[in-house]
Amino acid sequence: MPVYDVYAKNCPTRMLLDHIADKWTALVLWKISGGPVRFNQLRRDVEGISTKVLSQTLKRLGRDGLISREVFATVPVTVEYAITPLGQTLSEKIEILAEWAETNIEAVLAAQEHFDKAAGDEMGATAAGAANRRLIQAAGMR
Amino acid sequence: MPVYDVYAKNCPTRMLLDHIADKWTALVLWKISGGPVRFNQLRRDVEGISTKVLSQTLKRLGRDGLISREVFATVPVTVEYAITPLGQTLSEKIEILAEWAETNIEAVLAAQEHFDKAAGDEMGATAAGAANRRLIQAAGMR
DNA sequence: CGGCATCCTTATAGATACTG
DNA sequence: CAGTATCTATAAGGATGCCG
Repeated sequence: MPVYDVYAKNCPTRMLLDHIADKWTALVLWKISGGPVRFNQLRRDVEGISTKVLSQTLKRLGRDGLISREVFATVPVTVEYAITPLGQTLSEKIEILAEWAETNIEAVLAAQEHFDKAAGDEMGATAAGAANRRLIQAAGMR
Repeated sequence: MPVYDVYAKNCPTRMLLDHIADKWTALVLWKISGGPVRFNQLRRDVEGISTKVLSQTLKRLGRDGLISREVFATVPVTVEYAITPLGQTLSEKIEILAEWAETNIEAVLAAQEHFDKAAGDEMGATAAGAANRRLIQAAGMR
């Protein structure tokens, strides 16, 4: 068994992390983990996703064994996506991330405000210079 | 306190999730959480990242209050990036994700193989099949 | 309804060169 | 060393239309 290292460019774990650390993938998988969902339902629920991107995302998730796809012979046809046991274990980790986001959003927004204010204070108005100052100011964070 | 919903397009939590669910951000933050690191050290450690992307990522992390930046007046100058308490809480969640990846990579690779075999059987050499095969090969570790 | 195909517009990444 | 600036290649994303 090879030694896996997410920092190694060609390591499968790195690629897997790249997959799941995708803005759409996380949202879609998490939504499906809440119970079987149909395509257009997902499209409505995950705001801003296009049919194309949703389709691609579902394919990748299915291919990775994280979700299943069941077709019902209704008219018109109905397709349900459901979480697999493997996918369930991942969605739990993603939920932790989402919870972190909800819990700490205030702190992050406050940091951004502080950061932007500090950058604006000692700055003229050139965009190029702004980028420079911003970095310098980052030192005083926290 | 507003009601946050990561599925809502304009919700701050959704934006935050989009930030941290970035392939480079997660890796960089996690690496920094291991102890203060210098710019070029990060560049070497996180394989495949360019100076430009690393620079952007560090800026964003600093702005979000997740990392700090300290400049030492050595010759040549030395800059150290360190995790903040807030960033530390996030990196712990990211670590959980990374651990999941390492733990379940075998299962995912197996699922992919099964998937591609089934798909290959019925689609021969279509573009979709080719794309799948490409991914699988890319994931192959030496 | 559940998609895929197509076209087209942006982001984003990578490579390279250069500076304090 | 620690970045910035710029240009280019490529991919991601959005809009639309069609079909089983």
